Amino acid sequence: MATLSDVAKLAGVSTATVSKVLSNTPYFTEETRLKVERAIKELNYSPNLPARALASGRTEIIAVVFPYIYDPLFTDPFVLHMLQGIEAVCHERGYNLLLSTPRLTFEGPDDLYLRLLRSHYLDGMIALDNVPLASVSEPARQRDIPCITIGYHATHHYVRTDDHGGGMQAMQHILDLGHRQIGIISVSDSLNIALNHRLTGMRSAAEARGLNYDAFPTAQGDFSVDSGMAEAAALLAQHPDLTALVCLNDRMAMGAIQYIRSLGKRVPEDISVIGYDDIPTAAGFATPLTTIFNQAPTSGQVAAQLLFDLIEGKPVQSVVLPTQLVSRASTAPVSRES
Amino acid sequence: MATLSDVAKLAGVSTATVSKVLSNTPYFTEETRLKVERAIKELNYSPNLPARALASGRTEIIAVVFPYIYDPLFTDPFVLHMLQGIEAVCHERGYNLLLSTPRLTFEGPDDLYLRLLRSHYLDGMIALDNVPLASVSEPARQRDIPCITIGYHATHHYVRTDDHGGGMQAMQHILDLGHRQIGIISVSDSLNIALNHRLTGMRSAAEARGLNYDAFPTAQGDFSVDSGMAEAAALLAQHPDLTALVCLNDRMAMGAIQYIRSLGKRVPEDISVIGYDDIPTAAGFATPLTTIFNQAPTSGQVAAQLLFDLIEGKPVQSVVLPTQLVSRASTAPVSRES
DNA sequence: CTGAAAGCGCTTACAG
DNA sequence: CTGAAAGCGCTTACAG
Repeated sequence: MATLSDVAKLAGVSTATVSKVLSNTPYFTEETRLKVERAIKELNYSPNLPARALASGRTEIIAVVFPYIYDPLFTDPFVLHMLQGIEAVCHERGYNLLLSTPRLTFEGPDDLYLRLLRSHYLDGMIALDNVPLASVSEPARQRDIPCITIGYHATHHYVRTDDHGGGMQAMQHILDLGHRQIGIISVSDSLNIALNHRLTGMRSAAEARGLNYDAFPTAQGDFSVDSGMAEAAALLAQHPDLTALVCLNDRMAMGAIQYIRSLGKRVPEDISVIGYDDIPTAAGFATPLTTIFNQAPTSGQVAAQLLFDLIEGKPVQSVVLPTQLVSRASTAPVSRES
Repeated sequence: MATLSDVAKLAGVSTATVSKVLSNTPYFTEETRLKVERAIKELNYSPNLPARALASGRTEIIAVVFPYIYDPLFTDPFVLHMLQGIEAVCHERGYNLLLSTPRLTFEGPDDLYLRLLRSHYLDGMIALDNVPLASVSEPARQRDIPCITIGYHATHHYVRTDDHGGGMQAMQHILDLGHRQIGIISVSDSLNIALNHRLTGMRSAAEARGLNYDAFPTAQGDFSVDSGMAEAAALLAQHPDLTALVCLNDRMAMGAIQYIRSLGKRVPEDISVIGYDDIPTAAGFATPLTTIFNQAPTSGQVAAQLLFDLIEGKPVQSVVLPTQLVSRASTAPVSRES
């Protein structure tokens, strides 16, 4: 394969000149630029990026870091929509995307990840950082790798969705419909910081109406559809009088709806169910799901834009994205007779 | 940050020796190895990978190439399961994963992708290559980048799922249940080679029973749930006597089921529906979906293993994975009265 | 078993 | 505006 010096030889100039033409430095005659460009085309030259990285310190690689934690990473629509937003911006800028999925323990992320941070491969990174166990962006900041956090850890520069506000919206919606016998399908608070904020939002909304939030029966799922079914079953067995279920994500809400149906009851006529996230299948579900839209695609996109600002030394301002209630068919006013 | 020569200095040896200890070359005394290891630990040294790549030609990066074509890449469960299988193997081997999503036109993949191939960043790649428009693994082979193709293009080394056999299984299942009024929800044959094989498999199964495949009404969807609804509607409007729908993927099957239900008809009592892929939500769907399991996670894993064999110079044998009928609740024997 | 030295293909002050 | 030269941090024959 052709190298820079092949190009220089063919064009009759020095390698320094070729390099400068490539990096678009000003100050050279139109004529030499043309000679160089012709030689590049003729040799079908393209730069050896590791060599450039060694000399310049820039790799044009950014990492997307998704801790490998709870239920299989690659099936979470939220994660995937973020990735999609990030990919779009990086592709536009000509950057390459390295996918890193560190395993987390209470001692922190695994060695492979730490080694990657010190590898000089990364111009920057975007990290999903919501696991209370350990932070994945903190070690990046220690090593001065430009980093945008999506979530709540290590919050130097971040983009977040307003989880507290979203939790409030969900609870308010249910309360507005007149429900007072409300069950909650949550997730262990050791699993995800963002979800903890949704819970406090729900609490605020209930207490703002003078209701005792702690009186609402709560079950702990694990994000999956199956756990939604199981926890709905547990909740309804103990509290047959519930008229509404608030679920911390859509997949558990879908599981809950399936369980309720299997009981011969109707959603929303007998029991209302609200989810959270607005995943793509939420709208097309047999009972289109009422849920909270959490801006997953946008947050990936915004994070990538902030990262490039950071890399270019521009000032960056962290962002909190608002959520939005999406009212569909799985919720309805509480029925008189119940 | 500490460099190799810092380590050499501290250990009192040459950089050549440190390098050899790091690469686990035999032939050095236990004593020098210990000195070197102590110095590495003390300085918290970890190698500059671009420098190593320049000197050795190896980067420990492999690319996963998913052409950016039809309906948003990141929402296709098949793609994601493959990615998951690949990630698992790469993580185990300590390799980094670069995600490349070239845009395809009839002139081939975009320039950014071609530039990546010549960048010297890649030790190898795994490419999903099923779009008739253009091949993404062919340019890699031209540049001698070790490449495993998942799919039908540029088939030097490949892993495939037996799409022809899977198509046969789907059609046989429906025929075994006694159906003869069968509608097909397909996809334009310019979109995906693997799907074309499913179609020929379906044809073979029908013709093996002496049936005229071309008499089955066919509609063209676009993989999405919505298109499944729309095409089911079109098909049933024209042919109200259909007792079964064969769909080329699960999402369209789910859409079809939703449409049938919205008509007040039942699945499978009135109309049977079979999908293809066995995506995670297929089992948990309101009417658990009968479908063809296509080994998505396994094919990613196998592709990664083959790639490492190829990189290490071992002989590699391409693989065709068998499919499997997963019989659930969306299909049933044709009812007598119809 | 260990080290001196060249070289991988770029970029970047520094002179001119 | 252009070029000579040093240097980025490794690896790898080659001697010894």
